[in-house]
Amino acid sequence: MPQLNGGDGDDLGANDELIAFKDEGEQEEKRNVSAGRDLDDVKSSLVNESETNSSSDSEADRRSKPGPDLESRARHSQLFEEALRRRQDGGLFQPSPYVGYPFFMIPDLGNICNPYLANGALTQSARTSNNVPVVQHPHMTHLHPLLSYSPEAFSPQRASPGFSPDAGMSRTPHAACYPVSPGGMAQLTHPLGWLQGQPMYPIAGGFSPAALAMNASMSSFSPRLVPTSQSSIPHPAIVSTGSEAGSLPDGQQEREEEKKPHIKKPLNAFMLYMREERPKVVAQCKVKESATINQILGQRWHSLTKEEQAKYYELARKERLLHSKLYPGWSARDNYVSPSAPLSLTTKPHRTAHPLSRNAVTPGPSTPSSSCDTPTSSPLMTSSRCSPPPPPPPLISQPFLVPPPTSAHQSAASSHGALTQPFSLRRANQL
DNA sequence: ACCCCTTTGAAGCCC
DNA sequence: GGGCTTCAAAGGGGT
Repeated sequence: MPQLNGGDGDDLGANDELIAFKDEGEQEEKRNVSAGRDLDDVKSSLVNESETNSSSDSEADRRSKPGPDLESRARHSQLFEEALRRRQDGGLFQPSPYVGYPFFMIPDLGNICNPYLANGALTQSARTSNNVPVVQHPHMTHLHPLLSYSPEAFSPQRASPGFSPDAGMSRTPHAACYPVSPGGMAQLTHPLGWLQGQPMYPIAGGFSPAALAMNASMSSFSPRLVPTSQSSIPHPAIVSTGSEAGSLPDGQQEREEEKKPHIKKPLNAFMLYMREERPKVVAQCKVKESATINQILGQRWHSLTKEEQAKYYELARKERLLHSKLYPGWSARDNYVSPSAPLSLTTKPHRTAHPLSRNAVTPGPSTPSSSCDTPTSSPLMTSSRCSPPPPPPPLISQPFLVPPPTSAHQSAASSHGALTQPFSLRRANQL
């Protein structure tokens, strides 16, 4: 299995970027030294109560310098989860596939596709804010690319029903998830049965270094890379909205655009964290509304230690690195639909929401107190930050929490103003 | 069926 | 370079 620090960096094959990341890590270290105390203070302020003193706990131990409150919270959280497991007797409680390190998020082998592609054809709930053809398996987790560096990650036993190991595909079919880039040349045989014999993702400029590196890193992978002159994307999972809906416009340009898959942005650290923690919050707080869950997660995010956050920042960093290698020409602008980018490459239709639409949010948190004020809530909930943050949390100076990888980060960070303020409050302030 | 909500972070654009 | 905007995930709720 890939390790956070160690061999996986070679797979990415970007020494320069890795070095840069290293430097950032060093900078982070420096910042952490100077700001560690502030962070602890902030975290302590985020904690409302903690009384329990129990035996040692692995989660608490894994925190670098957890204050008493954090320790108690960790214990509370774990105890609560334990209680949940016992109480629900495995019925309602479903062990989260996300529990543990994000690298290990393997909910389903059927998630054999590129995480950055979205496809409504595959996704039953591929509801994006647009009608862009998106390629994403419903249960796709975003970190599969990183996962796929491990040949042991997949086995025939774990294969989804539709998976046929005898179908002339690699035992590590996930490898085929990578090389995707619009306008590519090479294609892969999709590992899934329903894709047998069908070309898969084209690779820009032939075989991308990342793809080659990945292929080389997987002993059992026999990539059936068949160079082709086709520039289209015949993968059934990459469907054009217009053609699929039978409303293919006449414009050649539009037709060309429709052939381009919608490459999603790589997930940032918080998004990765959310994916991992969301099931836990749902289980603990009995909340279903994502808005409420996200509020809780946002608060929890700030209560994480810098080491814990750094873990996700590193993951996000690698995600971006991998993404950049898979799609060298891709730009976040491609997915933009903004007044400043009316001719964006994306086929994403205009959203009625315009920048100010978010400003229209009523100031002040929606106080989703129902999240954990439900009868099922437990006192332990508070330790798990199940209570959304009605009062704006103490302002945390983001730079010391996490290494700002780029100057853009700092810019963006500053643009957020009070970084830890709830969005509604930030918007209110902006207004 | 579609959009909103809500979070943080990354990246792009504008001045 | 600073400020602002958009998008990434998620899914219940509202229209």
